[in-house]
Amino acid sequence: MSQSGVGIDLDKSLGYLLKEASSALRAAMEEVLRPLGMSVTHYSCLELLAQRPGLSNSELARGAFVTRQSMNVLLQALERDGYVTRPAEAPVGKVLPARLTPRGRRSLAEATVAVRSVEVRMLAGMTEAEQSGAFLILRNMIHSLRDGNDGT
Amino acid sequence: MSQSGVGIDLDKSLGYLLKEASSALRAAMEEVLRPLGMSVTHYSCLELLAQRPGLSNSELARGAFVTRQSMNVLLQALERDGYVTRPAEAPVGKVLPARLTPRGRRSLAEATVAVRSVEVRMLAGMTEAEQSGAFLILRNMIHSLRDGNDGT
DNA sequence: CAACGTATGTCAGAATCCTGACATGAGTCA
DNA sequence: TGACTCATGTCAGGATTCTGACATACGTTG
Repeated sequence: MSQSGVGIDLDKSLGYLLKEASSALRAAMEEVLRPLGMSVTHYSCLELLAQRPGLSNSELARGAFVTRQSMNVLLQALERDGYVTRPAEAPVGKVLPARLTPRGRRSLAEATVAVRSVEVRMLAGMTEAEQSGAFLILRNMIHSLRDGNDGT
Repeated sequence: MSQSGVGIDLDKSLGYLLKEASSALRAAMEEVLRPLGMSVTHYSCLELLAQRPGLSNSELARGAFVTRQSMNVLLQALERDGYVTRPAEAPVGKVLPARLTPRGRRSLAEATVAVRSVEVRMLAGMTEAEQSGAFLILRNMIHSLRDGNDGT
């Protein structure tokens, strides 16, 4: 024992381990994405748009866990470089639905291969049961954390 | 199904879920730490120092998952405000071992209460077996991610 | 119809963090 | 002893993200 009950034992804290795992995953993704000139948020945005075309800036921000302001600067760059298109005028309200261009789709295809290899590596050594167990546990954590957020 | 095999199904991706959980945890910690005028990295630094007194700037950076440059600016601020002390001269080499001051220890005590409540909330609804299962699975993920990092 | 609350897109400024670089000191090896 | 490698602390610059704020548009509620 290297400590004496002063605080939270980091060696046994699930929270710390969660941060560590997330950090390792992000680092691994950055490593394989860097040769493609793409950041994690960049990739997340493209992946989200591929699966749910027409997502708005704010929705993309929530999906990528950044603020809508941050996502907006990214979207403007992606639009400028021809990876994404947004209508000049909102079809309804102020919401501008974004969509991938063919170029964006090609770019995403490359990135997906790289990211998939990371995910496969992360899952190596885990049985199917462990994977679905991890899935349930993580969903449980998220739910619990968001629950008490405003409840008390 | 909202997509057609274009990429990685985010709804089923453990990586995405990991990021989501980590994001929720960070948000919850920021929320309880904000009234104390403390950031997550700030708290992490104090907690690390409490458990392992004499840690160097670089070691603290690794433990808090930031660069040593970022940790250095934080340490300088903590030192300026009297939460941490570092010797003016390195006892050996260039490594400056940092230690909490009584004030730092008091500050940490407040923060620990807040953070512990978050951790307890996160673990709510999880059995002991699930918790230790999650522990092993996360450790497994981290190991797998770091393993293949330079192996190939 | 009008007022209210909510959500969105956007702008401006600041804070945070990172990349790159340098000099210094310890350890290793010939 | 001398050269090499590695890790550390630190400085400067740039990139990314966040906080705060504003106007606009929708839905609800009276």
